[in-house]
Amino acid sequence: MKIEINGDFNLKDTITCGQIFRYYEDNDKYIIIIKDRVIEISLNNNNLIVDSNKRENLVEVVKEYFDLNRNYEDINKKIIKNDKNMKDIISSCKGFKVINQDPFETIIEYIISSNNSVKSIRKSLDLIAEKYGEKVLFKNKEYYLFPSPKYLCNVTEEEFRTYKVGFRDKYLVNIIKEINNNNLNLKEINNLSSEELMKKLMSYNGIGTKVSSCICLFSYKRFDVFPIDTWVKKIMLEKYNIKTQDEIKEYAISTYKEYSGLAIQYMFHYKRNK
DNA sequence: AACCAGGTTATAA
DNA sequence: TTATAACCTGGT
Repeated sequence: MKIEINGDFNLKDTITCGQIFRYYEDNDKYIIIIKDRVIEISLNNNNLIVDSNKRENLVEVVKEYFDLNRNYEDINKKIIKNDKNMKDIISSCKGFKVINQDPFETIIEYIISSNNSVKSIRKSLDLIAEKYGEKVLFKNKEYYLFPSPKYLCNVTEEEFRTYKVGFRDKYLVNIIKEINNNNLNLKEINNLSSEELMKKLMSYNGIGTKVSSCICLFSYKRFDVFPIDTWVKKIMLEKYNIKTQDEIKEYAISTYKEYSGLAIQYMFHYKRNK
């Protein structure tokens, strides 16, 4: 199946930038897992070549996942208008998109990500998916979907340790319990303002400011929220002589307004790729 | 052998 | 309010 792209899209950078953990690379083709589908995808000039075990609405699913319906060119212009420094940074991130991730999977992923390496995060997620996720056969290979909350309701802290999540075991057990008994409704919290959503997520152990902002940006599409890490701190210090987390926040919000999340992501990629 | 990885919590000043 | 140690794991 073919999807024509209008505008810039850098498939490789978008998939491999570190936002998602479970993907498989095979030359220029990628296997990704979106909800109940295993999808093979590659980019050929202006066309995405896509195949999947489930083809209904595949085009819409892929467009939604890679945020292809949003006009990034317009947003980029607005960001540059407010800060000319961003021109070079943005042109080096041409075609980068913020992936639309499932909230539950993102919460689990990013709780596990704290003080952890990408490789180790991926290992834990694969172990969990292989044990509890539905198996899908696609092109003669086996893949595992990420399990929904109810499949994980009986997993104990001890069992999570066998999936190498370490001290994060209790955080996972607790939030899975809260989601399953509907004290935490992942659809409903989308009605909260970004600030309230941040606060709500951070009320759970294992979710601090960094993890919470990743969840807000990646699975609730809050472009006014952004993670601040060592890379962002470095570039802020170099370019603007801004030091603390609070100052970074203030500068980004006042300069980039509702698109600070994207502006900061651009800085992150620019700095990290250099 | 000591240190670190894209963090968070608990505790102490 | 701000600083610091401890934390599982797997890798140099």
